[in-house]
Amino acid sequence: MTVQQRKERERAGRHRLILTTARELAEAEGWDAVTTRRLAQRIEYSQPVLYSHFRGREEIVGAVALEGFTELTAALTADPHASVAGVAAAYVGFAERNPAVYDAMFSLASGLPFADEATPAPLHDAFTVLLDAFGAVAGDTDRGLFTEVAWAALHGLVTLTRAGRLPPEHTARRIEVLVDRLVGGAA
Amino acid sequence: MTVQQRKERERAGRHRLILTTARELAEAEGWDAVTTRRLAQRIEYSQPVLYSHFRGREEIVGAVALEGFTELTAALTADPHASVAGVAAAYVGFAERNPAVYDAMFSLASGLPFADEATPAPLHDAFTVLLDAFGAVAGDTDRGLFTEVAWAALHGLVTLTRAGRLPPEHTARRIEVLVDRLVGGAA
DNA sequence: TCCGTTGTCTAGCACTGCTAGAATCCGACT
DNA sequence: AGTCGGATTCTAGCAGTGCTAGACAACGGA
Repeated sequence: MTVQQRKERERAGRHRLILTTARELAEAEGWDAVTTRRLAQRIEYSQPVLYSHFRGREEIVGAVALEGFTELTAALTADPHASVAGVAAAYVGFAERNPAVYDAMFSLASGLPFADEATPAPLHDAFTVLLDAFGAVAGDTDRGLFTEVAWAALHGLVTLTRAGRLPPEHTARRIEVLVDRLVGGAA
Repeated sequence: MTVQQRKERERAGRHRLILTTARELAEAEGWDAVTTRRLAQRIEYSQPVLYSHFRGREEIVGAVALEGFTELTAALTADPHASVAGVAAAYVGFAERNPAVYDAMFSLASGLPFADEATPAPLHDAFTVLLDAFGAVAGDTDRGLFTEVAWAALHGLVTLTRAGRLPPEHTARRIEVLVDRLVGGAA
């Protein structure tokens, strides 16, 4: 029994190693640099080992993304009585601190189902946190719909800034403007 | 002279052919399907011909994107006295009708410089149209900054919807909510 | 008619994700 | 203790990618 247990433990360790290595590599050099060969080399195994843990590259991205959702939820919940402005700033801050993970979560093909009955819990949890924060100022607008809009607005700021479409200097002011409008428009 | 002129004409025609073919292929099967080999095959030339017109694949994407900005400007200017809601709807409509071109413009690496002195005119023009529309309701907020926020919000809606992160059914209602808040918040 | 330039193509490089099948290792049983 | 069997890992390879060097052909000008 103990033998099998040890093997499973080792296997789980390697699973983690793959994910943390993929994430490090992605944050350091971008997801394009996360090739199966380089990843295999870094964990000091051959390529096929990756495929005994994940169906393929996309599933690795998806696994990193999933971790990201859990961390995002934690980041947004850090201050339990945060204002809308606080949550918005926390959201953008998370994206800035973990750009590659953010890409995995929202921009890259990760194979994760979203608005779907099969949506994994971490995704659902993250949205729930946003719902709690933004739903409070939805006024007579549908809370879910309003949260989606607020989320999309934040996401747009993040992606356009990251893609070099918006100069990063005034990010804080943009968040301010956005939050002002979102909150101020409550009936 | 006429010989050289004819050659230049033919060359320009092929240039256009490459771009329209790339665009068609991208809209039909996504940019991943636009490989240099397939593109070359479709225009009935060999691969290296592409490189006599463009530095590489990325420059082709950039050229399609540039066309997209011109068309986007046209789409947003179609109704010269459009309301903010009208412009917002036109923006999202353009993205929905031309998803691949929209990707080239905002999501993919296109090599186009944005907030930069070297920003091509079509990009600048497109932003100016948005500035005219959204700047009018900026209130005491900086017009440029406010327009950036509004644009980012629309962009977020578009990308999250296209990536399957938001169910597409209520897009119109989301635009409505967004515009309400943006306009309603004016001091 | 021949030459030279111009333009195009064939063939190839180094890389990608992914996989079949060989090789190896190691626990278990006689 | 020695051998077997099954799980595990690796080597080697496929088909595809973007891109390019160098061979080749086509064609206008002398």
